[in-house]
Amino acid sequence: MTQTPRKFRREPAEQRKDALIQAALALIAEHGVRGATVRAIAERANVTQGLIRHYFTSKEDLISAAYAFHMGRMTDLTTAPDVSQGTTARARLAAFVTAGLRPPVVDPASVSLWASFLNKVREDARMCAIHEQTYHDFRDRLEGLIAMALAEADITTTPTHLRHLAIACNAVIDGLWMEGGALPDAFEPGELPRIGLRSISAIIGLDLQETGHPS
Amino acid sequence: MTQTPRKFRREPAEQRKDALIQAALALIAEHGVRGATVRAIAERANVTQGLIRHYFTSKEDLISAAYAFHMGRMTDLTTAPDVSQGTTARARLAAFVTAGLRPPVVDPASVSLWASFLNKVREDARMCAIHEQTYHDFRDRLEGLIAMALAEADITTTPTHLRHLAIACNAVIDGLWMEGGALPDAFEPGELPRIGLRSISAIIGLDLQETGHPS
DNA sequence: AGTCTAATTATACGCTTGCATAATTGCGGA
DNA sequence: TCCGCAATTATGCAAGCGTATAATTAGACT
Repeated sequence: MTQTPRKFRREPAEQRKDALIQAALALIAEHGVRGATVRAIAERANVTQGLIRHYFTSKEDLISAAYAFHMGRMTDLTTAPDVSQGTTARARLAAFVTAGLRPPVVDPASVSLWASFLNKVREDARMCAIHEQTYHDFRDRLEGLIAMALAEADITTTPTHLRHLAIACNAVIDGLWMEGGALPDAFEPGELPRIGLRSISAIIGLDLQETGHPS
Repeated sequence: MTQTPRKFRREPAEQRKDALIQAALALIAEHGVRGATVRAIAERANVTQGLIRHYFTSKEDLISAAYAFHMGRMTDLTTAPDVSQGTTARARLAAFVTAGLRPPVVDPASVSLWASFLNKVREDARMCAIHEQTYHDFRDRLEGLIAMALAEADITTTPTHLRHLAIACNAVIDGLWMEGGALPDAFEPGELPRIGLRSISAIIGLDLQETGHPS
């Protein structure tokens, strides 16, 4: 047995950065920000801790990057069906709601990540900016979909009322997302999207449900 | 100048414990769990750090006590109007919703506290028990109020449908509570309860709004 | 093959953390 | 008044933290 003359391979920068980000996200999701120490992240990514400072100017920098990555992924996951499944606005709104209320968006790790980051958001300016942008993107997109769906059905509203509808629908999605992630065993598969679609249908006064499977 | 022969007063145990809990909650709300160090808590409560271990067997013990205290306070704040304002079930449901969507329940510190604790809940068995109990208490109470309000209006439902209504209404309250706490400047006073009442009215098919002020 | 350089590891430092233990001191009862 | 004891402070310690810097080494180029 020799001692440990650790072998290693050189990897492209983006790949290493990504591996470090993934490791950080996994640890934060599992044990909160407290569990994501430099040493733990490095071990999880199969590197030594010095490498983190080689790719990121500080640990906070890595955390910010991880936050941006996670938020971007969440947005992509819920908005992707929107464009692909684009027939009527009503169908796209339904797809948007459904995508946000089922795995992989609804997931204990996602909720845990969100909660872990919430505190940091209030202290770090960069993270605050990421937060606000992601949040308003999401809600604006939702408001746009609602507006188009209502227009499609010849229902007229005022801008204020439309804003309130978007806030309410956003709250339904957020609340169900949270409950589903925090108590994963409390709901059957497909139950959350069904409840969400029915509730949002009631709120905006436009049925989103007859898109296939019975309620 | 003498050095610092620190003077102190002896206080009843419950008072000291409470002061430590309040200090811990304030620090967690401001800077997350990471900011609530033994030394910071002690300083905030105007004692020295050793006293914490005199009243609590460990720091985790103090954090658990703080969590229990906070959750109990939140539940009290939302359920108090329920019993006091008890005329019709419909009015009590409206009061319940309104109380949960305005200060002091809607508050940045509350949301921050909730998020900070969420991670710990998954690791600590005691905190997990507190969490589940509080959550189900809240939702069961909501479900009961909805059931009574619907019965009062001679609307019949199935148990499954009733459960879904409770989940959806709970989601609306949770989601609005979160948004209001995370972006306190994004809503005018009274806007959140109004949106909540209107949305929940639509979901359960029973108007809760004509309780006074115009919409 | 040899060399050069950036990727990676290795080591160490200063600081903070939670916890333990010893030293004080306020305060009620005799 | 003083004595006893619990409440409170004071001090110290080992472990873990983020960061800085020096020492290696993989891998492309000639």
